[in-house]
Amino acid sequence: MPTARNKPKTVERILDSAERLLQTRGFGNFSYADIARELGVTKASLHYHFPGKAELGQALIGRYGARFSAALREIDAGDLTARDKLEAYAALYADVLRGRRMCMCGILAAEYPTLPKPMQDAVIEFFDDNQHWLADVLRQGEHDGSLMVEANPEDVAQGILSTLEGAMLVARPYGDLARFQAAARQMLDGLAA
Amino acid sequence: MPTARNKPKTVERILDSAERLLQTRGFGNFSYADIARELGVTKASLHYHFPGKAELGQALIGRYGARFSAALREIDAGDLTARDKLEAYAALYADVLRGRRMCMCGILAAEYPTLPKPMQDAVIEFFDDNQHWLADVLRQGEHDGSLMVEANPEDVAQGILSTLEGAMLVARPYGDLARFQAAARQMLDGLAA
DNA sequence: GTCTATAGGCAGATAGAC
DNA sequence: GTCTATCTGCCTATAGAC
Repeated sequence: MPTARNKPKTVERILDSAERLLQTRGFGNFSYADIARELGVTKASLHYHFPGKAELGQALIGRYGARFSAALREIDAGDLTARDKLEAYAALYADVLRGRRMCMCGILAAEYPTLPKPMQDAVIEFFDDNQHWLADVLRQGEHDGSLMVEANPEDVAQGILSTLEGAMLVARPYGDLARFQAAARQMLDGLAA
Repeated sequence: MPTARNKPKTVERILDSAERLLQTRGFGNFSYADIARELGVTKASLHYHFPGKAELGQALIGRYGARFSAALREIDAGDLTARDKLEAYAALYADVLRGRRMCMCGILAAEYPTLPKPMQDAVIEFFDDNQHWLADVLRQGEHDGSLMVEANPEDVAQGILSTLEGAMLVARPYGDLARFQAAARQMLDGLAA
């Protein structure tokens, strides 16, 4: 068996390539051939690591979700005000957009009815996790006085998520990060205490 | 030549079917075969009316944009306060979502890099038109006292558009109209005078 | 683990009869 | 305008050699 140190990174390279293609074009608009070309391997080799596109898709969301969760934990560890946590959260989205990418689950939401069931479930789970984390931050904001939350925190959290996803969606065709920043700023200012 | 009265409606039936497929699955996730099956005709027949999928796509955005423009003119004709115009605007989106559809240009924005250039341009034009209409409404709102616009109207308009697109995008996987309504309400309340 | 070769199906698209 | 028949190419996927 491969040791942890010597573990072949092929799987990660496949995921990196597929991730970029997915976030750029959408799940239905890239193929094994695209990945194979990019990595200089054959399609058959990809099927060895991921039997089918459905399995590849699940692995992509799984890794993306885990990475996003880790980023949220890192924000939590920073001992920031709730206001600053929201700023940091929005900055995560801005970073994705800077790479001319869409949020993975945002782009998957667009083609949701065409996805295999496990991928659909994973998209919902991603949104739920983000919403709950945001709701916690909003509740913190009411206590630390950095935010003014006018309605049910879960509802407001869902609104924040929606606004950021929409801001990415609309800004990307323009290739204009400022467009995203303006929409995010407007939303964050609306929550200022 | 066919008279206006006797005009064959085949083209419209094709567009209706393709429109539903596009707004449900995305441009890359439906085919001529899907439309042909739905209408009970052959693929070849579709190619007679629309030589290629690119032309079909342009026709779809064109008709959608024209219909949307007409809806905006109808709102303008109603002699409403700016606040009520925004409510009516959001209701247009809610109606689309009720049919389990995404905004056509929202779903096309998700797969933007894969679209033929004319379709890309048409998506941008749709967003621009909507943004300018919204900015006009915001300026009206400052005069009629029904809205409080804290920043550049064009920026705020773009934020409104982004928020509504994002609210549709996120709400649709849940099949939950209330999710959209909550996000829209929150945004509209933030603009209340 | 990666390759060659290939299967089987569906994509967009065209020619030509009716 | 709609059909049958067909083309070419790409898709996901598999078998089996190395």
